[in-house]
Amino acid sequence: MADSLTIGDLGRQTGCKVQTIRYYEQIGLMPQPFRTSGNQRRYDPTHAERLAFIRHSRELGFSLVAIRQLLNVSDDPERSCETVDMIARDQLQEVNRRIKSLNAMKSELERMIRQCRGDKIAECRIIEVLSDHSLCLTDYHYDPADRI
Amino acid sequence: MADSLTIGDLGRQTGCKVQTIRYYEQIGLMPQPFRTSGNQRRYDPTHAERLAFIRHSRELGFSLVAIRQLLNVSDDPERSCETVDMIARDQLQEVNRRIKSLNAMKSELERMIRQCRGDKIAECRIIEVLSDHSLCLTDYHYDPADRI
DNA sequence: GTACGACCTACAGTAACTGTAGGTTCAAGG
DNA sequence: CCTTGAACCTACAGTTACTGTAGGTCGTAC
Repeated sequence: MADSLTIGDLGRQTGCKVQTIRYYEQIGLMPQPFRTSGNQRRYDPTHAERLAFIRHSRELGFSLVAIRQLLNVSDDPERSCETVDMIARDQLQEVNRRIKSLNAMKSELERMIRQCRGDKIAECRIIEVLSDHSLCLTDYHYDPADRI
Repeated sequence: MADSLTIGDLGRQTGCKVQTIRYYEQIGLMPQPFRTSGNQRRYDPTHAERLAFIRHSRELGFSLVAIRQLLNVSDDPERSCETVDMIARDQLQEVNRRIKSLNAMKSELERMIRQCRGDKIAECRIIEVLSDHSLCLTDYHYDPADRI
């Protein structure tokens, strides 16, 4: 077939690992493609488009749940794009939150490293600061969801 | 016992969930504490210190693997703090990398949202941009480890 | 003595993949 | 036509750092 792609082709085209494509199919994010008589997947350009959408959204930090919504909504061209706008704004907020949190970490790490002058653990400021939050400038509100 | 803490006390003191403390014990990050005859954990101030160290390090984004190293090294006051310094510098680099990546996301999301003027999906710039990476200003190099 | 919150273990679930084992298919070269 | 080897297949375990649940026990205040 002229424009049918193997899963490997599709992966190369979209910069997505083969296992990941199969995973997306498994969770219903990618539709089941045509199969050869030998049970191998063959994709057409609409699949490539959809996967590109998914990957690009992932690059922008959208969760798979959000992407699923975006895909559902985008299937209906007549629908209002309010939902899409909201999902995007939520994502932007989340990104801003993370940037803020990372910037706090950055300052504290820099300060810690700058202060390390001793060569023995006993006088190491890094260990000292890590042991005692009160030596910190910033007051974090740690969210385990910020799994870094 | 005067200064012995229940696991709940310890959790309140350090802002750490009870399950998380048990988890840290399970993976050997926290030592096994004394147990009452009824098999309940009782902690002393050295435990509280160690847990504070772990939590503060987590707030700064260190992985549990890195924290384990930091704890090992910090047990020997005569040892050079070269290792500690290196772990901290690596962490700073990682934080900087993530900030950069998030800033790229931020600009792209803002641009996308700014351009959304239509009210129907058919003319929604957000969906359009998500569908087509070439409409992007930035060229991402997506790392799945940046699980956002 | 009883009530009730805090504790206990063990295990399953989370996100978004990634890796492995063990087997099959496809296309090119001889 | 046959072989070879890369690419494919399924199924399942593992990753990180927890979080949640079920089902039962302990400790203490009244």
